[in-house]
Amino acid sequence: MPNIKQSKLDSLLRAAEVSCAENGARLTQRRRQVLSELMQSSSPLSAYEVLDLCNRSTTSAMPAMSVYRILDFLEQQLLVHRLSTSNKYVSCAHIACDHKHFQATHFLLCEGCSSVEEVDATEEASEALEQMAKTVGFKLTTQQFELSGICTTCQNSAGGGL
Amino acid sequence: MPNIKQSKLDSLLRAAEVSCAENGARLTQRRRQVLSELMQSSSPLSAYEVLDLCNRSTTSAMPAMSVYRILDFLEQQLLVHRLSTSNKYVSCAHIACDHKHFQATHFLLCEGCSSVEEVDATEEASEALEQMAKTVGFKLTTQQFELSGICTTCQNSAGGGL
DNA sequence: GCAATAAATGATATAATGTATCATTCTGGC
DNA sequence: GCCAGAATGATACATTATATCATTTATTGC
Repeated sequence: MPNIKQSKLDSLLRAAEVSCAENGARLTQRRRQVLSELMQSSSPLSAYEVLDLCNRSTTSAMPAMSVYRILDFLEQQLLVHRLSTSNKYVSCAHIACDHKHFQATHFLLCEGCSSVEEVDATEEASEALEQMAKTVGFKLTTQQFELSGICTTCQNSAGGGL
Repeated sequence: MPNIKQSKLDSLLRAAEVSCAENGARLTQRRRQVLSELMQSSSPLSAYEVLDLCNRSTTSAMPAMSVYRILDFLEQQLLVHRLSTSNKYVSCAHIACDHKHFQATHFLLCEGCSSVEEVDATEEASEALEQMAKTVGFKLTTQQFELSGICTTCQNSAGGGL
């Protein structure tokens, strides 16, 4: 299900390549392949799902180890995000634009169609949570939430987008 | 590290037993054993960590399968909570009191000592998050967050309580 | 261009985690 | 005691993740 256009995919990959170069890193063939699969997926993928997709589209089989290594790499480069509740990965929504990850990033997971929406934390939410933690003396260090819900599309197609 | 008194532990287990009985369920020996280990732990435990602890303290070995089943049971009974970011379990902080889980429950995870603080969501936090989701058309269904930070104790012992 | 070095990947083995399935034991009601 | 259902035991296996070393590929200095 290539729910994104080839031209869009190409430009995203080019942007990713540039982004890597700026950090003195390389977007190799394998890394590009993994990233490409994630970009084309409408829902988060586990390491082994990525592996299967990669091995479906090429002749030379990739070992599981490589996928894990590459996902780590891509995460470090902020090209993909890891969802800790499901141990799955999504490509970053801000690869092609000049968006920076200043604020905490949250993920809205649709229970209907498994899609993911990446949003920045709002001032209000961050403050409210910090305040909440403060009442028991906690000082927050990181904030990244994965919120379950129903996306617009699935709300309208009343009954789920599966 | 029995960081809770025997008397306290006993009364918690009694309360848990009553709670089960009210739901027409039984707190069997095995279930009590698993719950007891979680209650005595100062940090969340994985299924296999629970298993090891159980098999250390008794002669008859418990199979892994049982631990998973029992953890599911205890979770259903709201006697333990599952932390989705780490796939670990903690005993509920409100077993002995008459606290109900009306609001969403959040967990504050100390990066210093791995302790967990269970707190109720505040109105402000819930609303702020709902609002945030609303801006992209999402309707939240569940809220349970696991926030990383530093607890009071570790803040004071500047350098970590490990 | 070419050797030396470092980075990336391949390959294999194994650890860790979680589930499926069926047999056995335990429990409460009759 | 007997029966039905709940709970546990036991075994096998699927899935996920990591450790380790060999090999290949790129980069740098010459």
